[in-house]
Amino acid sequence: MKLEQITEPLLSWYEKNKRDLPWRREPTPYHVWVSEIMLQQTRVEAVKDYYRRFLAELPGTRDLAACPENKLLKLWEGLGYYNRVKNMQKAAKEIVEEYGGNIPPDYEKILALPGIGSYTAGAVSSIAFGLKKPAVDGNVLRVISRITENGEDILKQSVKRRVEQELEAVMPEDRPGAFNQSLMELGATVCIPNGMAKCDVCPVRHLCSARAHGTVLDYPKKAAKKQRRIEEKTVLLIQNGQEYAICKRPDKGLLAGLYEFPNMEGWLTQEEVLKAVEELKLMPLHIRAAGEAKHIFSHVEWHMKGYVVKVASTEEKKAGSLLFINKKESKGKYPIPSAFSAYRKYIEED
DNA sequence: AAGACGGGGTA
DNA sequence: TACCCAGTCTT
Repeated sequence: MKLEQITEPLLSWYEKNKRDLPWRREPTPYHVWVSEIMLQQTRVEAVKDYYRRFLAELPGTRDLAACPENKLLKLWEGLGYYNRVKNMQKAAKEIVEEYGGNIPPDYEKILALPGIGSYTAGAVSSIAFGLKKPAVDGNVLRVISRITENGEDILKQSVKRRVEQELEAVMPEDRPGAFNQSLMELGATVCIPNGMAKCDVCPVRHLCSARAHGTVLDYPKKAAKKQRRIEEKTVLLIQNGQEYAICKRPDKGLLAGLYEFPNMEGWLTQEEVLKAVEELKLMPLHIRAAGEAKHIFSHVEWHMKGYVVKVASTEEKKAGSLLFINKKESKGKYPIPSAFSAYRKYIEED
């Protein structure tokens, strides 16, 4: 089978079946860029509302470059992989400084920006600028591995590089963006992961080797991933009147720069919690358990036990690294990740 | 080459 | 549960 044969059927199918997505309405370079960053490891349905809200607040590259970090993280709150938005702002500043505020229509220059790898550089280049560059993501690797019945591990970068080369060689000069999107659209809606592929409506079923051999569900091949480690944590809801304490996470590592409830490693007893609160220069008045919660990240699990600790009123809005906030501030101002959602309700209620 | 980095939908 | 998602950066 010559891979080149897929281009015409894919393009025809795409024109008839493409979804109406917010970022396809007016595919300016900025719009395409923002959408592609949000879509990294994130489903279309999850992105839609974030995308609309983000563009309403930050309609252009210069707005993004000038946005305060707390507001930026708040716009990303719950979407995950927060380095994406920090890198995007770094890139926005570079674009303002180096390119007068406009993303350059140049694949190599786009690729050199922070947070942009070969996939995103190819997507922006082809969709926004009509450049003949492939955009190979998980969808494309799945589709191609099935069509060619290739049993190599698609997580290996050598496999991805080769697919990029092969696709670049067969891409249509005139519609590279539509071609890239047709492969991704096919992977997202027809040649879907875990579950039955809808081969009966696939525009390239007659060219698919796995389809011919009844082995579609055997592809793509992927190496098994290793087990998550488990971390036990104690989460404190330190209550001072109508306010609760939060603190800022370090600016590197997991959930960098976001806010959280004070917490410590391990499961502490009530006595240990009271002692810890006193070490924060606070006077505990009352303590009660606040339930358990589990949060699963891709590489680690948090097993949390919570306590509500009422403390004697402090004059200070800040006590050490702690910041006391009320319900309204927590909603509008400080980005708090979903990992704490089980405990966030203690300040959002009442 | 392998690990870090979120969160939610789905079977 | 486990997998996967319009991946990228660091080690």
